Amino acid sequence: MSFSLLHKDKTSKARAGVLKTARGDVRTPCFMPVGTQGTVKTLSNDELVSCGTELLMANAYHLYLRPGGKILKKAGGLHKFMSWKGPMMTDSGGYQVFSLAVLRKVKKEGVEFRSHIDGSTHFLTPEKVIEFQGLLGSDIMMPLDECLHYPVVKNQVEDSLKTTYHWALKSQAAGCRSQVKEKQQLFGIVQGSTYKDLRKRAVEEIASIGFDGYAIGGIAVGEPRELIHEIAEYTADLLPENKPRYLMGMGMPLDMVEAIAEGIDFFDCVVPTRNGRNGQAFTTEGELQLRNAPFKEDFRPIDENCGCSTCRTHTRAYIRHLFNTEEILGLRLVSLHNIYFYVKLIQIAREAILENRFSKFREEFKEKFKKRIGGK
RNA sequence: GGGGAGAUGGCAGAGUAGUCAAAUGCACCAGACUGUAAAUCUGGCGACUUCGGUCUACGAAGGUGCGAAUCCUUCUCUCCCCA
Repeated sequence: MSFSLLHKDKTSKARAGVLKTARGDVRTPCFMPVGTQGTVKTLSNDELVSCGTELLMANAYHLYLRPGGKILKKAGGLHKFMSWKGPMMTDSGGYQVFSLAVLRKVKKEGVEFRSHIDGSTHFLTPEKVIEFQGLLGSDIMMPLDECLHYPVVKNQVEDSLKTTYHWALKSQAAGCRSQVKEKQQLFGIVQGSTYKDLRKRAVEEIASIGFDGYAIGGIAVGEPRELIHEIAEYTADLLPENKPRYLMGMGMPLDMVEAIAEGIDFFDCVVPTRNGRNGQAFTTEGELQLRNAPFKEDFRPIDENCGCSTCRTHTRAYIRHLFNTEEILGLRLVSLHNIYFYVKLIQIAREAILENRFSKFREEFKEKFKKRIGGK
């Protein structure tokens, strides 16, 4: 299990590589679709594969609540349960510390969650989270961390970093780790909000523990766009060069291309699926709000240059009609197109890096991609 | 032919003298969404506007009254029941 860098761009910090996992190689940079509950909403595994998906993401916290460890164990792990044969990463529940803030209490030993499903309380410790991901059998595990909101005062970030560091130590030392180290990689997560000195301290602490890869967390939780990139680049620069770097949760197309130039290898984001279900499609020329009136009689595909099954088969007008009439197929068609677009975009960027034309690709993409097509 | 009910903004439907440019829902028009509590949420939706207002509006016409979608008269139309 190792990460190898194949090529570095000369005009930026972009890099192309391969991460070997127990279930196959993942080419980087890589976008992984988010399948929180063991499914990328609305899409089948075959469809994900047809989009070029190499790595999938699921969420330990959500799967712990439902269907729960007992069933997942009986099923033989998450791969078998959901019939996904390729590599998979699982997030820990650290993001839920942020997104379900009203339902949890962070303590030194872990997080107490009140289930958003039935109100029952659960105490998650870093060890339990690793143990659960061991049971899931994910190829890349994430440790429990504390993802903070933005903005947040500095001394609160300092306190939080102590917790995340403490949990990182516990995660790496968890009893079950030694048996599965060969099969299940573990990434460390760097927090620190928008404070550079704290990001630096976090990198030093987390890297000193030693992980198979490093994630930059607590990004894109409300900061201005420029600040996202400033912090992401600053943090990426400090991370070990020979390990994969994962920018957690970020995602608009332009931002991912920029982040690749900042030295990021892995992305995940709910935007292609969530926004897809809400009628927003991404193309090389920009975003389409397909529910909007201008598409009523637009009989072109979402993207003329796209090879996905949605674009090969259906028109904007038809998809708008599906949203307009609340037909389920609309959600699926746009989700599929968006996943294809995201996965391909990053793969195209990778090819550009390997062929020494990344800066040209980056400039052309920025030039062409408009915020919005049709509508305001 | 006799008796009864009713006509409100694109539709459905509240309101029954002042706080009504008129509730609410739908439709329509936009916006948001970043390690998914999301097929969700938010805003707009008579015209004009120097954004303070101004004007035109509750089937039609006329009336009462300081004031009418709301009361009275006539007319037009719709629905229901009985013959």
